[in-house]
Amino acid sequence: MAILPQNFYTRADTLLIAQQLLGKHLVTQFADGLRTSGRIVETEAYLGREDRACHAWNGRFTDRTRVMYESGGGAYVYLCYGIHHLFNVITHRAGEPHAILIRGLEPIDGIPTMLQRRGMARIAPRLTAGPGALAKALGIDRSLTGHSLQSPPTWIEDHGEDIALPEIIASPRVGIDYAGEDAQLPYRFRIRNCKWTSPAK
DNA sequence: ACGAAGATTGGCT
DNA sequence: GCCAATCTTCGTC
Repeated sequence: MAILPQNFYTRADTLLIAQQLLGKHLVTQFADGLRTSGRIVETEAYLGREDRACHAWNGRFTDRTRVMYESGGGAYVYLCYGIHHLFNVITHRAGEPHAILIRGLEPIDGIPTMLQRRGMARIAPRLTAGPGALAKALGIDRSLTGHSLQSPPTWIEDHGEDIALPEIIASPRVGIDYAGEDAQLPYRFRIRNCKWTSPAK
């Protein structure tokens, strides 16, 4: 096991990084010492200025998106629909506001804690399928925005698993109808035949 | 300062 | 399958 280093994230090819994140383990561990983690099974890439679906499209620079312009390797967490916290990994070099949304996990560590956070009695795919659901299960909120993914409370681990290309399904991103033609781009990646991802669109 | 819409989820029909 | 929840963010007045 190794924590993914900063230079994993600072590369320019965000689409490649989004695919390489599949099979890695997203971990949170807060002051209470409880470790919760999941194997990443679904991601979506957002390619900065040129991507209409990206919050930083056309160079939009606001209090919310400011952190996306930092060097890759940090977290970008924002509130969606006033209810859900969505966790993103920042990629590319400083000044290039790329990010990858983590959309689905296979639960690994701290499942009782995750069930408690989600108010569920038994494990089921909906525990960590979907970006809002997995953030709640891992205890993620906006206070993590800007945090470096090299130490607690959040980081990503390489457990030696690489997902082979034929096992990766690319499809259009969801919930971004406002993005015009860019809504068609196949920037959503997930592991084939994995029950912990959301179904194909 | 005001109002519309959102990278979603879960409960109800 | 449809729709409300809920509040921040951002564009416009």
